Amino acid sequence: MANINEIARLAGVSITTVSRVLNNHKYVSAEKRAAVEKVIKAMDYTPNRVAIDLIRRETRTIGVIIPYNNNPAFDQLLHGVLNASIEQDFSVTVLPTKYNKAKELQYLSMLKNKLLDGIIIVSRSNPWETILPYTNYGVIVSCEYTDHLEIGCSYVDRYASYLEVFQYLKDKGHRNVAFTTARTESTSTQQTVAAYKEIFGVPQPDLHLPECYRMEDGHAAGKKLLNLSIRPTAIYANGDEVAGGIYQYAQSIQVSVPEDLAIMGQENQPIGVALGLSSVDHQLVKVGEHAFQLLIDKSREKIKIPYRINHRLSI
Amino acid sequence: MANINEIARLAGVSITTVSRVLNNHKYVSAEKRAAVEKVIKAMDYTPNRVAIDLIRRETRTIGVIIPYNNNPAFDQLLHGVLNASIEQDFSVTVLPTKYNKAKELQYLSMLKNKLLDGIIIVSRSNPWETILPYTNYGVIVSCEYTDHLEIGCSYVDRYASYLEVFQYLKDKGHRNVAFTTARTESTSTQQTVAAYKEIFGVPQPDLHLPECYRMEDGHAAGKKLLNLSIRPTAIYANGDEVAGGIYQYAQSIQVSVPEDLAIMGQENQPIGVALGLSSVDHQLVKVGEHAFQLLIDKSREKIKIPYRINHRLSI
DNA sequence: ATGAAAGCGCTAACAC
DNA sequence: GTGTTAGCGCTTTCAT
Repeated sequence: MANINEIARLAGVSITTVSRVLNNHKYVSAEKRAAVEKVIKAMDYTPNRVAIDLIRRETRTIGVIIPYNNNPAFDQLLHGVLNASIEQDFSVTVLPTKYNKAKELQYLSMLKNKLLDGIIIVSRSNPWETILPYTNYGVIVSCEYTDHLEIGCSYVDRYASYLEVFQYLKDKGHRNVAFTTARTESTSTQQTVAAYKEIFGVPQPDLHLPECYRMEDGHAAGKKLLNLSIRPTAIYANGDEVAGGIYQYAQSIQVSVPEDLAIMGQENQPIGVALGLSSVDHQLVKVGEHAFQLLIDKSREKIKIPYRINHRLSI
Repeated sequence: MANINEIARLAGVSITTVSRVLNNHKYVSAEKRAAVEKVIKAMDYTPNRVAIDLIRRETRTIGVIIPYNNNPAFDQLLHGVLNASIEQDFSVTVLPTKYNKAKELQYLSMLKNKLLDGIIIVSRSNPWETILPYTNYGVIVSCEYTDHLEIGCSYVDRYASYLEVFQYLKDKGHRNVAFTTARTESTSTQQTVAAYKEIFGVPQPDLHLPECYRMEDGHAAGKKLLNLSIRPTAIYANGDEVAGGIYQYAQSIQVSVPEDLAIMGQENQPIGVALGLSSVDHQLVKVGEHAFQLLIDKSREKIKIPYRINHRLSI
């Protein structure tokens, strides 16, 4: 395709003049401007953005590091980022890691090689110490709280939310409470366990089922939990789909909710409202929107987004 | 940050040699190679990908045009694309249009200005005639069937699927069948209507409820439909969440499913399995995966992905 | 095996 | 107002 040289030649001006009309600079005579515009139109010319990015040293593109493995929570976060990006004139590239550390680092280095202006980390697998050096090459925003001053954060205080849920369950008279989580190593799993300890003491190993992501996992979890010699009276699931699976298994063995078993989910998914499951909404779409805003503002603020508990019939 | 000139200077070689070691060319003496690698490591140097993209005239980045407005179907498609992209070494940029034609065109022109090597169109708002010229600047793949030879397609034969569902309903004895759809102008809405006509004749206006996207819309649709003077005996919803909303409303007025009302959904969502709703699975994740493959193969094939009907209790 | 030099397509001093 | 020129950071002939 034509380039700026050709346009200049055809319009009988210098490339500088072409560049000027392209960028709406003043000090271009009406005639030359018209001539250039005519040629541009005739040649169906569009400037090469890669060349421009090279000079400007920015791409107006950001990346979103996301495990992207079956989790509706991540989708909500991504949705929020995209929502916000559409207003501003930024592109967003999705960087799925499947929790592969090397892959994650590879994505981070896209800051270093100038492909990305910034990155939002939805969920990470590398320690912060490994990630921090990359802040030298671009802005990094996290959707999880961290003390590190180099990192802007848009997050929800999950520890507080877990604490509130467990306390609520305790107030309702539950003493034998089980819970499911995702990866054992994740921050939110650790926070869940910590909150549990705070309210009920160290959880019995039987009562904590990790690696739950989808409905089937919930079903399996329900099966394990409801066949324990001492059956828990309440289960806090790490997502509404998992909660739905638990509910389904409970139904299948005539354990009624909430009479025999209380269930609480997370993230306010359609399945939860359909089944009348109580759920804590961590407002992940909002978290994503704010993360985007922090990024383009190059801000290192820590923004705490409030969570909400939706009380329905399952407790 | 350091650039290739500096590395060359520090290593006491020409930039050509540096380029050679960067790209693993042979014909570089072991000593020089070692010297260069040492400096690269010492300076923590990474080549500028934007400069490389400028020369290579490709970015190894593709875009996905997607309305991104509350629809789980689009998420499945995107999920498929991302799934496939992670294997290959390609980046994917999400291009949300909210069905804004101008925005869509703006995204398409990213092919022209060399930012993208190709684009997958999940759902479009411009007519094909407007889109076709952009195939001169990069590969375009569609997730909807089109005759145009320039466009590769990874699609499901929705017309056939709708036909099969309506026929199935008819065989079950239903004569008064309603259905919901998304945007009136969308291809799949038109295909739904066409299939309906084929089986039941021109649908009464009352029985076709467009602009349904989420659970609430389903609830509202159920309300309208079940309060008609002549109540439909079956409803085909354009998604499981919509179907779930309908189910919920039916429950609320003691209309039992499937005795009084048959419900069929789409896309095999968790809410559908939770509620025991029959659903046709258009296998959108697969569609997305194949779309990606077509794109990087620069193929213009038309790949038809089979759909599946999941029979559950709601019919 | 190695390097000089000519670009890729554009922007931005600087001079006139 | 307009053009010349020197880059941005890299790859790639083409000599040697």
